[in-house]
Order: sequence, then C-alpha cells, then structure tokens
Amino acid sequence: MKNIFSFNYKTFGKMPDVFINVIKTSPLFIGASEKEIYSMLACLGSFAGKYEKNEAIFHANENITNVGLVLSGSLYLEREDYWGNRSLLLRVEKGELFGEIYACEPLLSTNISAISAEETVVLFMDVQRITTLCTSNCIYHSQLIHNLLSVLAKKAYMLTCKINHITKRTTRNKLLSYFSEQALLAGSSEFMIPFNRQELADFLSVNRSAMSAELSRMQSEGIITFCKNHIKLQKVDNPL
Amino acid sequence: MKNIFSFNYKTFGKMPDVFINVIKTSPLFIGASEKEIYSMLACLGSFAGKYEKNEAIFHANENITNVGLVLSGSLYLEREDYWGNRSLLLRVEKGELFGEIYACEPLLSTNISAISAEETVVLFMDVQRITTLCTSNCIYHSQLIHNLLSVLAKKAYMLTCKINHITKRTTRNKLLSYFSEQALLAGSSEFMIPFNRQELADFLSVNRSAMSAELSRMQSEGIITFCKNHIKLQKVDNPL
DNA sequence: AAAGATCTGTTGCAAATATAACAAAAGGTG
DNA sequence: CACCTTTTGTTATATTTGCAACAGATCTTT
Repeated sequence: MKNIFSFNYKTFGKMPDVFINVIKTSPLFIGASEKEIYSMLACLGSFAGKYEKNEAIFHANENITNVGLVLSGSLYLEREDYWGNRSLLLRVEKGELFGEIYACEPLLSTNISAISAEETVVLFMDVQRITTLCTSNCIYHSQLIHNLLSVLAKKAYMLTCKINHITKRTTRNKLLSYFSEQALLAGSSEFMIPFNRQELADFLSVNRSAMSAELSRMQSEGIITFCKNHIKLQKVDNPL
Repeated sequence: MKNIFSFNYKTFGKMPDVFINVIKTSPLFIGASEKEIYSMLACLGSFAGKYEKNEAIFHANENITNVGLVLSGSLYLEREDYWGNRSLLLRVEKGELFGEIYACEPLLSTNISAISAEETVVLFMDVQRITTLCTSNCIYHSQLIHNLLSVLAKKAYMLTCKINHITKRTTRNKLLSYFSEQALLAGSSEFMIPFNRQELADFLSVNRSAMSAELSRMQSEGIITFCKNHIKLQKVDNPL
C-alpha cells in the first residue's frame, strides 16, 4: 500500500476531481455539498491508499477500525478455508463501501480478507467518529449516520440475496438465481457479469469446470446464451 | 395475530414485568432506564402482537416498516423457493431483533418470511422514527441510533458467518463449520443446538436424511458424539 | 510475430448428495 | 395404555458434483 493523501485542515481540497466525484455519489455522502464533504473528511481523519492488483487491503483476523470507500478500481471480500478453497463473498466496485461491519463493531473478529482485483485507490475513514458526536460543528453529521444505517441495511440485504443463491441445491439453479437477480438489476434479459468463470464459481461456491459444463448444457438447451461475461436469458416457460 | 397492547401516553407502564426485563436486556435498549424505555416505546409507536406456532409474522414481498423485538418465544426467518424447498436463514430468539434490514430501508423488497417457531410475542417499533429526529425530547435517542447501527453490523456479521458454513463443499464440513462456531460461542466442546434435524438441514441447506447419515458416520468415526440436540466435539488431529 | 501466461470448455471417473421409502424411537393425547 | 403424530436413523439408487487432466482460445509481454 502506498499512502497517497490524508485530510486535515492543511490538506483541505488537495484531492483530484475524479475522486471527489466518486465521493459525491457514494452512498455515504450522497446529497452532500463539496464543502460538507471536505469538512466531514477532515472530521473523520480520512486518508487514502493505493494498492496494486492482488494486494491485501486487510487480512482475516486483522483489527479493523476504518471503513473503506473505493475511489478507483475494485476489490474482493473473500475467505480461504483450511484447504485453500477460496470463497468469494462480494465484489466491491468503485464508489462502494467495505469493512463497515467491522468498523462499526470493532469487537467482531474479521472473518474475511479484502483483496484488490486491480490497481485500486481506497479512502479510509474512522467510522467511530461518525457514531459518536464529533466536537467540530458538522452540519452533515446526522445525515451521515442515516446514510451509514442505510449502507449497513443494504449490505445485509445483499448478503441474504447471496444466501438465496447459494442455498439452491444444484449448480444450474444457483446460476439461474444469480442471473435472474442480475437481469432484474440491469432491467434487461441481457447483462454483463463482473466475474470471470473462476470468480463466478468461487462466488456461487461450486466447482469451476463443473459450472462451465453446466453453462454449456444450459446454452445447448436454449435456456441462456453467453459470450464471455455477456449473458442473455432466453424466455422459457419455467427456468426456475 | 392477536394485538395485545400498544403504547402511547395513556398506556404508559401497562406492560408485564417479564417483557420489560426482556426489553431492558435487548441490544436496542441495553443500558437504558425503565423510564427511558417507556418514553422511547411511546415515541416509536410500539405495539405488541401474539402469534401461535407456525404463524406468519410477515410474508416475503410484504412491505415492512416496523422492526420486531421477540418478547417471548422464537421465530425463523426463512424462504421457500419455487419447488417448496425451505431454506432457513436464521432463528431469532427471545430478546433479539428482526426485520431491521427492511425497516431501515423500506425500498428493499422483503425476500424472506418470518414464521413463529412456537407461541411468540413480538414488540413492533417504527424504526423510521429512530433515524429521523423525533420531536419529543428523547434523551436516549442518540444512544438508540448507535445501538441500531450495532445491531445491523452484528446481523451482517452473522450472515457472513452463515455464508462461511454453507459455502463448504461437503455436508460434513458444513456441519463441522457450524458446530465449531457453536462450540466457540458456548465456550465448550459440548453444546446444545436450537434446531431439530430437519431445521438443521434447512439451515445448512442440505438434505435431511443425507445429513442424518453423515452425522452417524461422524459419530462412528469418533469425530463427534450426539444425543438429540446435545452435541459434543471430540478432540481429533484435524477435524476441519 | 513468437513465447508465455491465463482463461475457458470438455471429458471420464470417483465421491458426495438428493430422493424416496421404510422402520424404529420419541412425544403427545384421549 | 393404546393410538396417532412427529422425529430420527438407515438403506438403495439415480443424480449431481468435485477433481484432474488436457486442448483450444485469448490475452500479455518481449
């Protein structure tokens, strides 16, 4: 990790515009003015770090107190078990938060690792300063708490959605469950998935080659068509 | 559902002591005085409902605005798929909250149902009145928000723990993952589980009879001993 | 363009699982 | 106690998955 900038009253405003625009549209600061954002960043002791591909942003069992906001790039929240089987919990994209579970409840032992999927810049914030009233006069403070609640609720919701996928008993039904969610999100029967085959298999916790074979069967049966990461669901009577 | 009492300035203090004691130790009100609790309950438009066994407290796709607190009994958060396969997300015990995900983010469509596991009394509270500043003078208000954040973070944590169990590739490893978590929680190699066999299978999303057979194999191999819901992990070199 | 690395699809086989059917055990009720 | 219901364990079989190995495709690097 390479520390690229931090915020206090001296460095106020030293952040590139592309990053500010990400922060403005992030779920934590949505609706806040640029001035409010700078004020909050200083208040939250923010600093940013740059990571190469496949670098660990935090490890399982590490003590996390900062929430992370992806300013550019993307990362995986993942876990490796005793035998080295990787299980991919979530992919975190630009503009999204991660580590908020552990940052809000520092007593919880981290049970996952955060690994950069590409070159990635992360903004860290001390979330404890959000939940305890800050001494400086943050007009945006109560809104921030409200947004943090919203972020946590949505994260928990995403986790229950993921559980709904992987509790399906066959690889085909796991795939269809995930694909139909993605189609709903995209508002179209055609969509791109943010995973390659190995990552998708790790996300649905099935074997890659078995999943690849199942994808081919589904295509030959006319249930789906796919080309690399582009998936198209065909209309069939009862896919699920 | 049978409505048993609600709270406003008139009904102040009409709640049985056993229920007040549950509320006092609940994660939402922990540390609050009885007076503060009554004040908050009125502020949150609370009311309580009584449910028979196997009654639906809310259905999937229902719009949820209230968070629920189990005053007595217990319930399951579960989901049934197209073919009727039940998937048991979580068991919610006396003193625990449920529905907080949907109550905090009412735009999220409910993807699970809440079903009482036995005769159960639930206290409902309008959580939106927590996150927006209430007009009455609630001294405990900011503490309540802090507690709600904590509850959501812990719920998300529990969900990631559950994902860690069910992403294991074999029934044996799912069982061992769950059992070792329970042993850690109990602080002992012997512990009780809150599920019967069918419920445990639904929780780990495996077939009941296949799981039953696996439990027997594990016992015959000396990995565990069990009698009904009482499980004992044996010390072996490399159980996981 | 050539060489190397990575990703993807395919196949056969061993291992694990789902399913159904049944019997024994446990619990509840009159 | 007898009867009924629910829960649990057992078994056989068909289905599904994991695994390993390989070849073709795609992407990177020099």
